[in-house]
Amino acid sequence: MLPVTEPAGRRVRTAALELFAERGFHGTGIRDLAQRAGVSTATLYHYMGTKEDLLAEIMRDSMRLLLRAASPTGTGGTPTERIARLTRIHVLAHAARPLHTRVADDELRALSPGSRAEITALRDEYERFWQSAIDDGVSTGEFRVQAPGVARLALLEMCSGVARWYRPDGPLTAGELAARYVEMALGLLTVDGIRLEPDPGAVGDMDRLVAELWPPS
Amino acid sequence: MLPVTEPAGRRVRTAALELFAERGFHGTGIRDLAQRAGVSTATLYHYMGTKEDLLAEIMRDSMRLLLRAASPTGTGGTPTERIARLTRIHVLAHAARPLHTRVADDELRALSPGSRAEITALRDEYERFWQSAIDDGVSTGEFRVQAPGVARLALLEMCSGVARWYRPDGPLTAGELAARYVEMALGLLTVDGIRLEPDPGAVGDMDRLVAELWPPS
Amino acid sequence: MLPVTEPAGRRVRTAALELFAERGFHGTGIRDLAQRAGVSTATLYHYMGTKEDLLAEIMRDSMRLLLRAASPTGTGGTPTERIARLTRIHVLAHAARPLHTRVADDELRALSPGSRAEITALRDEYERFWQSAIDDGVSTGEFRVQAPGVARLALLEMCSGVARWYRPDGPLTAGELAARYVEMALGLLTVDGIRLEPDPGAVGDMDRLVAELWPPS
Amino acid sequence: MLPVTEPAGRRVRTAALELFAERGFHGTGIRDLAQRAGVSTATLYHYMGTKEDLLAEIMRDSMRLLLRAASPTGTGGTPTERIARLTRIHVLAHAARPLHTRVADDELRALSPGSRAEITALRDEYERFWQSAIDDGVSTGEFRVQAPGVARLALLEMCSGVARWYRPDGPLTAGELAARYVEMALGLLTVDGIRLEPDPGAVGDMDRLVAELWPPS
DNA sequence: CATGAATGAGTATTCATTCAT
DNA sequence: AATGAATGAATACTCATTCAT
Repeated sequence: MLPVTEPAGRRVRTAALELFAERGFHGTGIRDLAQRAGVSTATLYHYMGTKEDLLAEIMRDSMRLLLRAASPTGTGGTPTERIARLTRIHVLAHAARPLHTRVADDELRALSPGSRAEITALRDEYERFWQSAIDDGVSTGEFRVQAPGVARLALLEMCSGVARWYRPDGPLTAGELAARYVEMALGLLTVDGIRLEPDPGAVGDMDRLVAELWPPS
Repeated sequence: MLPVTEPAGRRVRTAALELFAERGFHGTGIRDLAQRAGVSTATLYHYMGTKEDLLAEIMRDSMRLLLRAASPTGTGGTPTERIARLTRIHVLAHAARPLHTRVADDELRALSPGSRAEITALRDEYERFWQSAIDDGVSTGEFRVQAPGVARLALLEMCSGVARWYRPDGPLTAGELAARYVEMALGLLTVDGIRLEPDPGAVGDMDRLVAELWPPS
Repeated sequence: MLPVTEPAGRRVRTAALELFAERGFHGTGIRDLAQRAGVSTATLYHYMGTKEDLLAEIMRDSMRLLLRAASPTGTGGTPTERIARLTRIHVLAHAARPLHTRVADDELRALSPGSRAEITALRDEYERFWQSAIDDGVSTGEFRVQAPGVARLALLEMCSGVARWYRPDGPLTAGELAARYVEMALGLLTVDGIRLEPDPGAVGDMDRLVAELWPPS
Repeated sequence: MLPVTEPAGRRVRTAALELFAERGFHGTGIRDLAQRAGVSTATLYHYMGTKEDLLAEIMRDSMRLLLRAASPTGTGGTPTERIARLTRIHVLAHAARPLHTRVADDELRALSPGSRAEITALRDEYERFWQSAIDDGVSTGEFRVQAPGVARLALLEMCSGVARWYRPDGPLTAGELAARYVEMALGLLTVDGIRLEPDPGAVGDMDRLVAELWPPS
């Protein structure tokens, strides 16, 4: 149960955040919320609309904050600098607010169509900062990726994963972690001449195995 | 409703796979399963144990298949070759079997402790192939990453994301997609001399913004 | 929401009257009442006892008023005159105060036994004016009905119906409407020589149909 | 609790019929229904859709039956004969099936718009038989009422009231009761020359009283 | 092989009401 | 005079599951 020193309305929000992140929206009952917040289920409804409103609120807050952080960051400087800053922000956000970001990343499908559209729009806006930085970098030649759209998706997935496992009491500070991700992101985007000379035999074997295990439908 | 030409037992599995992937385990009711499979809820129980057994089965199958594909692949050759093959396999699997892999990636928390331990063990075994390839590459100098454990997590998240968005009728075949991911993975692992000389001022600003938006609790 | 110029206590009464008439007692929640009255649910309880008290109050007022109107009216003059006056009053009351009378007519069953007894006593007292006028008319020969008790019930139901459909902006004024009801009431009570010679065959057919549709259980 | 010899599905219907008639739709909880039917609330839903479906079903059945009875009855013969037959049927139906008819008469407002429209259409169709018989009688001179529409409403209200109080073990059989209503209905429709010469003074007094008690808003 | 019948426990949400301020 | 906070009990309805047939 959350500390009773906090006002009840805030405790309800915190309970929702923690439980939605931990068990998912559908895996969290309102009784769970009430118990964690230290109020009765009836009192819950004094502080919230529906359970889904609570979810939408969390996701909206999460996306707006990320967007607010990305806006000044995603625009100035070279593509390399922009990607570096976006990555840094994204990782720091996911390390500092893993609950918010996990809920935002995982529970889109639990929203009703109306809220889903709203949140998706925010996310799309956010992703545009990434895409344009990548595209610009490809134009200037700073980045060498063959499929810029795929690169964006790969980068975002990779960075968002942080929220799933990062612990501040681990070996890396959030800042160090972000630095590592910046390096990896830039490495990923600058695929160098030193390319894999794929052993055709091995690849052939592997593809045969894949085809056998997951026949093309 | 699924085609009635399939035997009912298989239709139940397919229904579970589709619905768990689409709505999540907790978001799927057994009535949904029964309807999609075209049988009554009572009949469902002729073909399955509990709803959770169905989930555990899917996850087990998914992980075992991946493991079976990774075993011969993860061992021979240079670290670079091994990572290339693992990436290729992982991406092909996620492109070819997005439902299985999404369920396996997302629904671990829905399992009861017993099954969770079993699946986690399989996943850990699988990830060891990646980790040892990365570590070996760092030893040989083929890879230059500062935090090999983080690199593993980043790589896996990035590649698994494929199951969330890849469509076989899009611009890339699964093979081309895998090739792009291999390039990006190797790029990510070989962070080259061309390093970002971070504008300290800008980073300072950004960190101040981040600290403001997500105060360290 | 009701006009805020009215004092709150009155607005609560009006809200209750309107909503109980429109949706019934059980179909009306106290949140509905509060919203319509423009106050919070807590404030509601400054102006009322329980929700049921509010209902009992309305019904008591309604019946007392009707009784007060009927008292001087139900006694003097010939039975014909008395029925004419009672009918006139009853119809005017139901046309002028449809909400009160509808609630009084429909929501007896929603009252707790205590209040129900009280209101029923008032209603019985009121109906006695009607019954005695009818009985007297039968004695004097002014009325020719075979079942005076049934006639009372029929008359009252027929006149009370006015509250369900009369609109003052329709083709008839309340006075004209009352005049029509007086005529019909007196016609109903004076069943003349011109009697139906029922075609026995037709009646037989009909009774057979009725027996088939609604078997005597 | 209803006899367990009946099949459960039927017991649910009977319970709904009785309780909706007795306490109204909103006054009846599904626990009440379950208890009366002798099943659990969950089992209830094996035999019904929603609570409202149950209500709509009852009303539909009730109106359809009445309509089926009225169809052959409302058409042949003189207006007097038609009204006599309609009245007879209506009264017999309300005496034989008081629960059905009370629910149908009282709970229209509890229906959702969709079902309400459907039931209202049936009721309007039924009332047209009455209206056309009345109108035809006015044309032929058999009936002398000043406001035929009002007469229809008055007749229907008066006859429907039967369902509220008639008991088969009382002094009148249903057939006798119907006969009395036929007489009253025809009397009501044939308002004779011998009309009330209203004592103007008395009427004036009364109207003054009415105006005082129920001021015209 | 398949299902209709049945349920205890649970779902999210609302109920009328109280009370301290 | 008015309300925000709080709640136990109820609301209609669904859950996953069992079992006799």
